[in-house]
Amino acid sequence: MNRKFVRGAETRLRIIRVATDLFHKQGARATSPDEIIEASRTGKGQFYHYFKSKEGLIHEVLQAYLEEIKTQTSRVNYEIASWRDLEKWFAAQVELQKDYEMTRGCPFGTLGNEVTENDELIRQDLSLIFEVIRSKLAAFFLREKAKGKLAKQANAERMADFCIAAIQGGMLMGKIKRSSYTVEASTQEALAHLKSYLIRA
Amino acid sequence: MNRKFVRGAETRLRIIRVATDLFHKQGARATSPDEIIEASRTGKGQFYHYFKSKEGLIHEVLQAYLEEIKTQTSRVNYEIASWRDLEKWFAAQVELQKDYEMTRGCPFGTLGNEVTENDELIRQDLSLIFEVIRSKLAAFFLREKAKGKLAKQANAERMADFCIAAIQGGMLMGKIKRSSYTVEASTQEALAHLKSYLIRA
DNA sequence: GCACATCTGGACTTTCTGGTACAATGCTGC
DNA sequence: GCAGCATTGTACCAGAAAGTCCAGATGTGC
Repeated sequence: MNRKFVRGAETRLRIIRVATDLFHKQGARATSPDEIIEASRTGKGQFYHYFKSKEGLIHEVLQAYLEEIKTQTSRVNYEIASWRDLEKWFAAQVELQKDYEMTRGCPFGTLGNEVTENDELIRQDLSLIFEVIRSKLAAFFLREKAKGKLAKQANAERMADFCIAAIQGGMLMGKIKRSSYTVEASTQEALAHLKSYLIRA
Repeated sequence: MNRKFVRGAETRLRIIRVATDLFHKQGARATSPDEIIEASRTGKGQFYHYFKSKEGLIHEVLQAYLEEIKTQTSRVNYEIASWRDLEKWFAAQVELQKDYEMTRGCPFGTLGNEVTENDELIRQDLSLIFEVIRSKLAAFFLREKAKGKLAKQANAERMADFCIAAIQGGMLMGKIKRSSYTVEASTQEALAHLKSYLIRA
């Protein structure tokens, strides 16, 4: 029953993986189906057999990212249980960027910035991804607060939003400047701010 | 001598203005010369008479932005002389975004995220713009520090980078979520952090 | 008032883009 | 071993994107 679809599923996955990489590298708008087809060594037939359109493929790429986050198979660990984890969360994203010699930004940010008023579906996919990440960060801050470790004026939701904005802005600047200096400085300042809510024991 | 070129200069400016708006709205990649030509009510002849290519136009649009920043004719005031100015600097950018119902991000960020390894010229233009903004912010923090108002560990350069990353990340999230909540929360947290360097009198 | 440069409009060309149509080739269960 | 779906390859197509070319209008200096 399942074996029946194995070969097709592999092709499908190969297309998704190639598309994921190209979208990250140059954005979705600058990537044509033909480019994905060639790089994945498939044909037009497969492409439109497995995906109803280019937009459909983008949607599925984002679904795959979401799945990775939820199942904790992403290279970045989004399960924050300690301040050390939070530091690693920031650092892991910068490391990823460094692996590409600072020529790429955040995959979500890259796609997010291309969104226009005609890409409502994609915008919502991205919105959901960020919502999931945000809630994981907020949960950590909430737990810390419940443990009495954070000052009264610390607002977990806002702290989570602040984390995301800092890393997104930092990575964008890193890509534009082709340098990790800004993003490293920004994330360190951001961390310092977050830790300032810690109650000194 | 100058009058001779008046009419042409007006056409040229009209093209730049229309392009600036379209690039802000949907990015440069999604904007075709034809669209700009139609919206500016000109013709192909003019377009390629005044700009050597689409890339050339993007370059000139960025030059115009840079000029605005340098001559202080931009809607956002980049001359920071007080903490109040800094607050306004953050707020003005959010206001701009709200004017477009949160459907657009920062014009520089939008273009910056589209940049690939083949857009080296544009990347450098953006890099320069951010460098100018950064130096204006850093100058303010440096002056504050010279006045003895900032703690010893305050680093003006890093604080400037942090400002830019926070607003860029916030605006990107604002565009993706179509909500000003995140960007407002982020900028307020960022401001709180910056002010934490102030020495309590 | 004419030589000469600037300025303008649009037809045309080439290549890319996103997609369809369709035929051929596998599997798989029975 | 064959019916019937899954899978694959390729040819084709309409429209968009980016740019070239050129004919002509317009203005100006002298």
